[in-house]
Amino acid sequence: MITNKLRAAALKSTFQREKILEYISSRKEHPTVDKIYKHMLKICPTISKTTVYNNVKSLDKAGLIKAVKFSGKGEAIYDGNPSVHYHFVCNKCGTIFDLDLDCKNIIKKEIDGHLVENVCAYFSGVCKECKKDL
Amino acid sequence: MITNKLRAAALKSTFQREKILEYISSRKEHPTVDKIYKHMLKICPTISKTTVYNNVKSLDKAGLIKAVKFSGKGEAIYDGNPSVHYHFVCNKCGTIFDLDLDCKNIIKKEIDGHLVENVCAYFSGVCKECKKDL
DNA sequence: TTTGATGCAAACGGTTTGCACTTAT
DNA sequence: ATAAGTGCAAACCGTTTGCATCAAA
Repeated sequence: MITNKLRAAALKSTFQREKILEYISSRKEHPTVDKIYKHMLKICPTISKTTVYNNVKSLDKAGLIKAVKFSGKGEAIYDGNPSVHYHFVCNKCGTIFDLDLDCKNIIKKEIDGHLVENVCAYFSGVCKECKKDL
Repeated sequence: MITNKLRAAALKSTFQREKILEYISSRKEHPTVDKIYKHMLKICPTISKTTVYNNVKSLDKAGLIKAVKFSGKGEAIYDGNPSVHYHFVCNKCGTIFDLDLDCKNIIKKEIDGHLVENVCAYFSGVCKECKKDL
């Protein structure tokens, strides 16, 4: 449950924070701050973008979500799945898919003598759906 | 030779463009626009940042270098090696290493039915050198 | 001669900061 | 009571754009 997750992360439970976490976690959407803000406006018309920024930062720090910046766009996207995984970005429709490739075994391993702590990776191309239109 | 590379890419050969390409290509530095600009000032005091931006864009489009945006920082870095490869970023000293992992076989393959055209990936952690200080 | 490059100033967009007010604990 | 969250306005910073000038082909 959302409230428990926040408590476990030692974060105060506010309406805004709960709904933001719920929104990011519930869908596979990988929303931007602007998307989150527009969604939140519907259920909390007084919310400010600053609050959205504040919360994605605290949620990311707490490890409940994961902020990812993709090449090309300046905007960050927020992933409800904080565990390490690869992404696939469609160059036509822009959809971001989670990939179930095995990259867990990379963490805490060594590559060329460097200690690997995290992996941030994506593949891009044309997604399954868009391939039909080619 | 730099001039030939530009000619082959159908790009006009200017002093600024040649030196920018030379700087990015010659070193393993993965410089930012600001780094390139500061270097260029030494050999071309009248250069503007706009020119650096113009050139990294045209060189990237022509495939002579590769622009990469890493998570966390807003700044892009420019890679003199335009072929697809993985990176390793040290969280302590910030150095970006090229990794010689085999990711060429991923290109033009399919994952989950999606057509993969490019890979943008990095591992982060503590590099070989910084590990000594831990 | 024509097409593209240079570089200035101003705008842009996502994000951060300072701050007074409010709320959860 | 106190530590943290909210939300406004303004700043910030990397990047882009418009435009007049200049140089490569």
